[in-house]
Amino acid sequence: MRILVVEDEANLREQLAAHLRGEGYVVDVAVDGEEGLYCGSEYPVDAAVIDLGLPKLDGVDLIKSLRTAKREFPILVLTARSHWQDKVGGLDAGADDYLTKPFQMEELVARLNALIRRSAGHATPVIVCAGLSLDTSRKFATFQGNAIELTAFEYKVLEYLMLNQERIVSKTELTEHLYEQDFDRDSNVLEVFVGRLRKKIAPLNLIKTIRGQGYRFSAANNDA
Amino acid sequence: MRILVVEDEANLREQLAAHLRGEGYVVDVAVDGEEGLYCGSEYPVDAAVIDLGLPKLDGVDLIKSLRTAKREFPILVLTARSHWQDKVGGLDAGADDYLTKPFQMEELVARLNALIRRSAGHATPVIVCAGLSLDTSRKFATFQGNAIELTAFEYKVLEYLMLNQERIVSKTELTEHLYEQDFDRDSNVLEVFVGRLRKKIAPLNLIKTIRGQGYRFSAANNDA
DNA sequence: CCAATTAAAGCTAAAGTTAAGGTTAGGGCA
DNA sequence: TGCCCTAACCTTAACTTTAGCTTTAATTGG
Repeated sequence: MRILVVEDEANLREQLAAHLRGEGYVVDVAVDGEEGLYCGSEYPVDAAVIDLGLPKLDGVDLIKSLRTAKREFPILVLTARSHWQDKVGGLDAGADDYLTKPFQMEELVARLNALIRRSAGHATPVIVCAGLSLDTSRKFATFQGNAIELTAFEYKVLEYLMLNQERIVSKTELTEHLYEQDFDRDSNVLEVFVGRLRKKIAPLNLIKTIRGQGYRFSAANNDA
Repeated sequence: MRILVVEDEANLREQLAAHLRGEGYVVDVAVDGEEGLYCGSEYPVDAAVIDLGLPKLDGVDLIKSLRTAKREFPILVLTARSHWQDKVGGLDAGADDYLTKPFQMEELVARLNALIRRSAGHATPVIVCAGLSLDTSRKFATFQGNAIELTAFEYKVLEYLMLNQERIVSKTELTEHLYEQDFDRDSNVLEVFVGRLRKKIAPLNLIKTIRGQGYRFSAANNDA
């Protein structure tokens, strides 16, 4: 998952980025509103963390601009406790949740997770499909009660596919959301991971290949 | 479908071409306005993506020239965000839609698709004819609710025929729009694909042969 | 005028070719 | 040491070509 962090204060910005990367996210950072608008427009981010007090382009305006530009990813707003009234402005502008500074990184991560999950149309943190269940808050999977050992990356691929189940997800889309942008276009890592995943969740045939288009996670056996 | 890309900046140009080819389009590229005018005049393109800031012949002038020369294909204009006012000039000159840089490739593709579809006279992305429906945004077909398995090329042929239904489409026209120009003139691939399509959408007799002229997609059984 | 003839156009099954995707083993890095 | 990535190789599906067959329509001799 790809997160955009827009924060002018260097210290907090780096802390956020480092922590999110530690959680397995791909992170884009922007130091002001204009850069934030650029990144949010250009990159296929899954969610954004935006501080409201920003140079060049204010947080509220940034959010408005993103929404006007039809960017629908969830936005988590950061506000200083002393300006807690700002949160209303942020939510009005199109943000989805807010956090007042200071906050615990764990809480931020939990909320971000929930936002991403819900924006993909899943109300609960556990996604179940044909006996396979994925606990997105604890990052592990079980099949009929038995834990399935997944490496960090295997998990990320499975999570992305399950969050977007029934939809065809191209390899490009997967790489854009799971890798930094300097990804080698003709690498076959994804195929390798999909292969391992399939082996681990066999005999289930949940990850279908749509040749020339991508993969589709689905319990159904018919084609589409 | 054949797209003309007129963009002077090499990086973006190649990115556009690569992405569009990945989407299954045939792509002609031009590096400046003059080349753009040449390609737009000579080749049977279905749509064009034109950057407004172009060397030799400005984007707005290029569009005007194309329209004067009675080239009616839809044109999608690219403008820098800082010069967003230009979009008005582009639209006045005869463009059909615009996108400010930076933009997401997905959005460009979606808009191009919509432009091509609408210029063929279809308001919605789903084209229905006698129980056969083609979802042009998801690139798949159903007959009475049942998905029909189509390969990439079968889909392209069917799409072209359905977008131009009731009109006789010659084999030459099909090849010009679906293949790069170095296509072997006395190949019968198209006949093979039409044959496969007919088999897959049987018992419907929607693709009529007009001997010596081409094919006509139509629900009607009478001749014309 | 009608049937037989024939050439052009189109169709199709099957074989050949190409490219996308899958598999496996091994190397490098934390 | 475990995880990720690369690279080489393998498999399979998609696309193309071939070659022979069928249909159509025009021509011609009865």
